[in-house]
Amino acid sequence: MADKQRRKPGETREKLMSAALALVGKGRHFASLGIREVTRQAGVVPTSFYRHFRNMDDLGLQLVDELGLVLRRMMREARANVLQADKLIDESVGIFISHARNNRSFFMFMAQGLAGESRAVQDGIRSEMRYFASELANDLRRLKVADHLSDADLDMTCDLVVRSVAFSLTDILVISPEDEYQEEQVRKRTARFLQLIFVGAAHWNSRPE
Amino acid sequence: MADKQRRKPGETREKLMSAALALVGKGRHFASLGIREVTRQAGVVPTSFYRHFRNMDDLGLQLVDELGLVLRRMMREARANVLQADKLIDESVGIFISHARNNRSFFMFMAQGLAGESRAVQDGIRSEMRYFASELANDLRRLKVADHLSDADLDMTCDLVVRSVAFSLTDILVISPEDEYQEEQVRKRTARFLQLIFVGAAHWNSRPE
DNA sequence: TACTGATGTGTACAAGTGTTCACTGATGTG
DNA sequence: CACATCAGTGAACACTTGTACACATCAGTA
Repeated sequence: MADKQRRKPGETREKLMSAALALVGKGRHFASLGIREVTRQAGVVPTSFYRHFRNMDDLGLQLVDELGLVLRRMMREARANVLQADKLIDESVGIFISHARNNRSFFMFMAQGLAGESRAVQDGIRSEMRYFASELANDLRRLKVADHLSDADLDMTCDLVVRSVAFSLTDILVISPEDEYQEEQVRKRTARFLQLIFVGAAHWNSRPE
Repeated sequence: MADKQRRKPGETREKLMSAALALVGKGRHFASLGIREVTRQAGVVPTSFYRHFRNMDDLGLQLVDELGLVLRRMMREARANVLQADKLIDESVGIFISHARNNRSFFMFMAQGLAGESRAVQDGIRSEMRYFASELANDLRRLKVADHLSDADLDMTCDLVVRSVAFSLTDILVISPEDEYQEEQVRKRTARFLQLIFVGAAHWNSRPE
């Protein structure tokens, strides 16, 4: 072998993470993956695994970090594209679904991790969701929609929004990626969910408890 | 051994299902369980497994059926206890949380199965949720709340309600069963989610779009 | 009573598992 | 240049895994 280590540093690490993600994308559950299986998929010898991760949970944790990047990219795109507040929901749902389509494995990993067996991964994903919700609340404050809501109520609303969208993940991920009709159904339904929530938020203080 | 088969029929089957559930309750993910592991936990020889199930997915499917029974029992209790419509939300959320507490493993299995690796189990759980939502819609129709909503809109609302409650599972199941304070927090938050949704539903037709 | 099917047991085996060890070549630093 | 570190390799280990097979015991039935 002439070029055994001619690779740039961290390449194997990424190959391993991609391999795990690829297996998840093929329908496997992350919790059922083994070290040997992942290294095999990555085309790497099993011992290499330990050069980068202590165990599978560790790899999962680092995947959560990368997931955070994906989510931030998505948020940035949403901020850039949502100009008028009246199209906010439809645009955002559309962006979310297209990201879910383009990063299928990542979002599958996220859906799995929410009820996964590693507590640390679970907490990581939940924390990403909280961050996302709080950023959404900030954006809404900036856009001056829902000015009548208290901070706590706005936070709650955004939390519910993020949860509803996250649950839609389980809808998107079970339909095949080519089935555009069903994807459109999910898109519409998710958008209506959010509309319902925002109607509720609009009338919230008029019936505070 | 005097009493090798003195057991009533189906006992081993139940022991195996309980064993799998027990392992899930201990924090393991169902997808990572093996046949030998389950039989070991059940105190049964590995070969016995095949007398009742073809593989672990099969066992999972039968667990979904039992999960259906648990949910129906919960629904019955809710119907018996919710007398006035104004206490509907708080009562129902309370009943849900107490069931989640008393059947922790079952609900963990449910939360896991939603993004699990067996498509059949996934579909089974989703179908249970749809059934639950449609029953809820029927109840609300009977109670004459939300008379102004079309059938489709009421269905959507109930769908969102069921999803929100289901998502709260991931909140309940990560906190330790003794932590009553945090449990109370989850209870309150879930109830407020539902209130928000119902406020939205109450004003829905005024902004049908 | 003899037969049949369901349910249980023990043994066996090939394949796969996580992890350790000693070794090798490349890379960057004094 | 010498040297330490990093990131790769293959061989070996002790176990675990899913599954097959032959056999034993019971319940019900003809």
